[in-house]
Amino acid sequence: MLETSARLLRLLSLLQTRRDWSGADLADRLGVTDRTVRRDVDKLRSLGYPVHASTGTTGGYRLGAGAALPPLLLDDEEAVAVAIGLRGAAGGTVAGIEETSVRALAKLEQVLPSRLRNQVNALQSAMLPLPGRGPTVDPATLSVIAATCRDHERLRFDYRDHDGDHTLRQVEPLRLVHTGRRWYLVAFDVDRDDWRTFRVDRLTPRTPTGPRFTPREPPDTDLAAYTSYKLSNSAYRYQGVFTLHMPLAAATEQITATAGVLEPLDDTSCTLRAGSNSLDGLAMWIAMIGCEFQVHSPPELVTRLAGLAARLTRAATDT
Amino acid sequence: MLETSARLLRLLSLLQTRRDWSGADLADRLGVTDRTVRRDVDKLRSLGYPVHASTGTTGGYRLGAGAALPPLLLDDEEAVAVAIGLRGAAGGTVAGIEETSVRALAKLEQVLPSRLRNQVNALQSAMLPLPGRGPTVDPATLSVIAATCRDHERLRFDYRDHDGDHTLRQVEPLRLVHTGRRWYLVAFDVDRDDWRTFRVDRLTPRTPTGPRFTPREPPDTDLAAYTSYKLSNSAYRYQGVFTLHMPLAAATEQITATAGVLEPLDDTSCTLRAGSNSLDGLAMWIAMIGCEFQVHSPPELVTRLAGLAARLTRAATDT
DNA sequence: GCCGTTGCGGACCACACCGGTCCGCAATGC
DNA sequence: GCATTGCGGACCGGTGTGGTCCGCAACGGC
Repeated sequence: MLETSARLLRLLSLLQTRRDWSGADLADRLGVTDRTVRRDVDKLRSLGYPVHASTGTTGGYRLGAGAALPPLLLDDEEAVAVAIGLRGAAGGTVAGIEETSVRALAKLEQVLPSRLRNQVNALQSAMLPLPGRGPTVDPATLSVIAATCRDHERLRFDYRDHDGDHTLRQVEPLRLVHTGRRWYLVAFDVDRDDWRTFRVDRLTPRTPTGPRFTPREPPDTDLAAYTSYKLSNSAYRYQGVFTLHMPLAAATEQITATAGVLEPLDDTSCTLRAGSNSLDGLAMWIAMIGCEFQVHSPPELVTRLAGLAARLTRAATDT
Repeated sequence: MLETSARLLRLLSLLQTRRDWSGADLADRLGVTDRTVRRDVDKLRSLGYPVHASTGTTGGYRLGAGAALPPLLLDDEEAVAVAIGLRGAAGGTVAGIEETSVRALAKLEQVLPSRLRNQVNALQSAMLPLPGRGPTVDPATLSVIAATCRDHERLRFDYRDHDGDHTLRQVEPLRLVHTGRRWYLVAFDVDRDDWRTFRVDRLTPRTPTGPRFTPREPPDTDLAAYTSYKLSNSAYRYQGVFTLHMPLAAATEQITATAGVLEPLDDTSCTLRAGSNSLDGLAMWIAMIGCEFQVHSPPELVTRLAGLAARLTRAATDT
């Protein structure tokens, strides 16, 4: 029954936009009787979606959190927000999530209506991509590459090697890998007949992408090591120890518990321990706190901050 | 037909995970004959989802971008990535998108299985929330408030006013508003019998949330002005002009075209113009570029950077 | 404690949709 | 030209569909 399926989807959509719905409301929206709504709710339940119901004057239906994620029905604005959010996450704010973000992004952008895609791109340009060290990667490029990996499509791109020379490459892409702050593409270079690793920030893809290919045996390097996302067990690479010259209470206002551990020193200062995988990220973060502070550890961070301070001094005075 | 609906959803899911599928593959995966697959594809099409098909030996089915967004079927990892991305976007990287992000987040978190929610929270703590000026807001709090606004549920929370006094509030939430770098909640304070505006970073919600209420007439302030997202026409508040002491080619590598406009000066330096709505954001961003530079404009930025540099110098030397 | 509201689910029934099977046709690429 | 792939008509037994009517149970306010 085509209409039944469509109605089930609409019902799911309604249950997602608001939390509580009375049976009569739903019946009205769906253009059926409440008996049919009850039957549809039953169908959703037997599909595995937990629809809670409560009786009485304040009763109604409510979609709960179940074992599996139901299909997400987003409106246009929400879809744009998701795309923007994923592009940000692909940029690497959180360790280990980037590759999954790119995958989800590829999935979303495949079905994103073009008017929304334009909106996403427009908003993207309003972002200030964090320069970090080295060049940043265009999320749109990542998205294209991820799609070719998934679909086993050949990829053609211009590549600038470290000497600045440009070459046109034709590859069978295998996997996108994110390490440190860089993205790499592991692919089989057709012309050179061998596996190569390309820095994504140095390549610009050509459209349209090439024909499909049958995946070949990956080189038995430790690609498996890349594949294990190890979301949780990532101890921080750098552990910063600081003295903040502000009262503990004020510091607590600024620094959420997840960002770092605060310990009181005296009435006007406290100790802060904060971890990060990136020295630059840590430096930037501590610099943004608007109070006087001292760095105790790690030593690299001290020199990094000293250099940064000198640079900023010159930047601000030599005008 | 329950099974038919489930199959349609699975088919949609399959079409989203890979781009090209042969009819035989799909039939195999779905456990039906290819004739039925064809019929199902037809059903999807008449539901409005554009399923392209091509014949020949390389033929197959492919889900295209249509007028409306199909329901997104994400796997666990992808759902986590989306949630993380949305939480980041709600933090305000892009102007105008925050409120929509929070809405989408509320929608997602309502149906997110608890094991995934735990994962999201764990990953969240791995992020270094940008401290900016002033305290940051917990995305989980935003999510809770957004849900109560949507569902017309009373909200109880502890509130710290600017004197540091704590009060227990009970309100009928109306809307979350994001301006500048702050989140505000516009709500009707039940005990004080009047409309109030609360800073979200100063409140901690209590669970469970209260009973439902019937929405009352909003105060006829210019809430409409908040509501207009004005995604595009946002000219930047600050326009930074810099001289970078690095060759144009090297600068182009680091600074994507969307981030700023580069003009050559001589062989070793170039001019950069970059806009931002936040002075701190701009300061941080320019500081992250790893080369010598000078600030020309705006003057506030010069003083901001000078102050920052002085602070960093003290931080790095007084150990 | 009563009463209204809300969800629940059984029974009935006319109807048409479902899905497998079998078929020939059209388009594409090697 | 041949294999492969998608397309859709025809047939048919089975069964799910959705409206109507019904009594039951749970909850909250008066």
